[in-house]
Amino acid sequence: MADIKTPANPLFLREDDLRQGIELLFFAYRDFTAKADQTLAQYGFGRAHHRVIYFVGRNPGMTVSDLLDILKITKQSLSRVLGQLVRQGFIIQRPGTIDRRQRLLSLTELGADLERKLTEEQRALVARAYKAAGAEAVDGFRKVALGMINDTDRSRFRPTTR
Amino acid sequence: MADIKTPANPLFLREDDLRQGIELLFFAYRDFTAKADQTLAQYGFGRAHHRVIYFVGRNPGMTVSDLLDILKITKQSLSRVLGQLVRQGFIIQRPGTIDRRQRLLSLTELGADLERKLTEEQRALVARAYKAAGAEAVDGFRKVALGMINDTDRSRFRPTTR
DNA sequence: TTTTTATGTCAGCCATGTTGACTTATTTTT
DNA sequence: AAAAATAAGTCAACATGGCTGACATAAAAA
Repeated sequence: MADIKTPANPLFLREDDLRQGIELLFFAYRDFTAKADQTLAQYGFGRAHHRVIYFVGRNPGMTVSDLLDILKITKQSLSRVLGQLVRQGFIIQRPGTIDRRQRLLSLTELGADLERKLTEEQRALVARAYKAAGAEAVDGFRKVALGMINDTDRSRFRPTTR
Repeated sequence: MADIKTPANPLFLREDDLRQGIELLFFAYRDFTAKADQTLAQYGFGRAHHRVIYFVGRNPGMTVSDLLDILKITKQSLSRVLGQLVRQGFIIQRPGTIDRRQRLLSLTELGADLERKLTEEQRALVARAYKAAGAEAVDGFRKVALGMINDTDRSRFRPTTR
């Protein structure tokens, strides 16, 4: 009685619920990026710069190819923002030691400062939402979000076991 | 023993967890939009067109101002894509009956067809993620996502009570 | 030695955001 | 009735950040 199998089309998969899911993503992402965008504008940077700074900060010593795989944009598009960040001293490139064709990317002090500033804002937003929702809801959020991510990138995240 | 209050800084608010939350949003949104973008390209449309088609489909008879409030872009930006959609017969405008300055927006048959096609893809993605995560996780996802949305737009969603 | 790979560059195109100035029709306020 | 405010639209110019295509260089791999 307690363990009735969920039917093929359970209640939470009604059209309206799925639409709501779509809208939640739209509004959440819109507001999630809004604040950082303002900060970036003060530096003359855009969202693309933020992504680069973020992921390089998260994976110091990563290669340009690594970054391209994550961002899923062309190297020409990346080159534009990456070049600016390097020239303005937010990111340094050094040749790979094993493979000297590679350019290993990391943040400078300046870059790390900006990264902290930007990420701090977003962390605060996530923290507020997490706190308000509670630990259990956070687990649910993780599961659902992971399910929307393609298999390759899903494996970037540590297994759901906490 | 079972009802220990969560401390001021519970485990799921550790820096790494918050970063993970940030990344989940980034990857989920990236993959969430990828498929529809491909379909749109076949029509010579972009993501901006999709948003307009989506929200007009969702709120038939909405005004231009309503749409601007949701999208949070300028009327000049909206005008570009809205104009194309109207001229190409995806959306019709009719003057408001109470306030004749308003232009009430709705989808034509053609627009509704495209809306269904686009939304169907995203609904399938959300459905897959929801199904894999389970009803409880979906509730958690909703709570967290709602917490990231500003107060005004949060009230667009029906109360969390199911 | 040849081929492939990692990275970078130049040039140009497109979509979509912005600001600012101005118009028209209609409603609201005075 | 006149004046002000509002809903919508328009023109022009500019910035960001995607894209394609072609080509270059250095280093690694075959």
